[in-house]
Amino acid sequence: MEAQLSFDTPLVPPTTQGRAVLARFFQAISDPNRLALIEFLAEGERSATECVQLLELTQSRASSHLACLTNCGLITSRRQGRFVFYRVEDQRVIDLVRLGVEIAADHAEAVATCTRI
Amino acid sequence: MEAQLSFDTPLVPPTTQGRAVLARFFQAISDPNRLALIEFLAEGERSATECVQLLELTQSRASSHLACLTNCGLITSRRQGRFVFYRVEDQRVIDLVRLGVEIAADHAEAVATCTRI
DNA sequence: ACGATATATACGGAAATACAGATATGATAG
DNA sequence: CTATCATATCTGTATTTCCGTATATATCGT
Repeated sequence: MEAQLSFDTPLVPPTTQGRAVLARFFQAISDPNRLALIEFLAEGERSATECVQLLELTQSRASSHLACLTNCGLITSRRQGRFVFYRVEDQRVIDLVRLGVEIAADHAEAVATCTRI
Repeated sequence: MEAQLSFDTPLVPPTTQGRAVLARFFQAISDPNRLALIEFLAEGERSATECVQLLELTQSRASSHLACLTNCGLITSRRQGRFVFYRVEDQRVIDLVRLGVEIAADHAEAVATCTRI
């Protein structure tokens, strides 16, 4: 059974620029710490401080990761006084990650040893 | 409306190792050339030579990209004589990319200027 | 205004990734 | 078996990404 791609609608943007944007979007999900953040923020709204405590990273690094995820539309932020609260607002983000988890699980050994990059 | 995450089933693997594998899987999709390859191979089966001609890359680079995608379970390969044919066999891969395209499109400007990585 | 707390940005170094060119493996034809 | 074509792997280099430290901005309490 062959995977189906409907005609006349390109899957991926046809322009170099468009593919660069898409690549960067996926790149935002391509980091273990940012994946941990997405999980954490999908469970519920959390402050940046809570995120720092979750990851065993410095405050600056957690802040950068949160900025990256926000820029790429994976999470949203809301400032309340001194605190900034983050959460996964878009259900599609969860669907996207879940789908990735499913596919990756079927190839876990090979992926783990994938040095050819 | 809040994104829904069902309880008791972690979205992302709870182990460091598991998240590393998942991150690497997504990393395979996080490159403009590999995205172009996925598009090309979703349209139908192609030889490695055809892939080299598509991308304006060297043969060695195209081969590495194809190896990466194969390792990560995004495409499959079949050798026929001297040629190796690649294709997207798993429909979920197309769904995954399509979902990413949708979400990224809603944040294209911000993603394009996302330097905080 | 001043100090304290929360978050964001700047900067430089270490590690990972992408690349081109050269070489090695695999398969077919003669 | 040798030459040739298709693909894969190796090597060195440039770029990118991740990180921690230090510094800047923002908000609150006094």
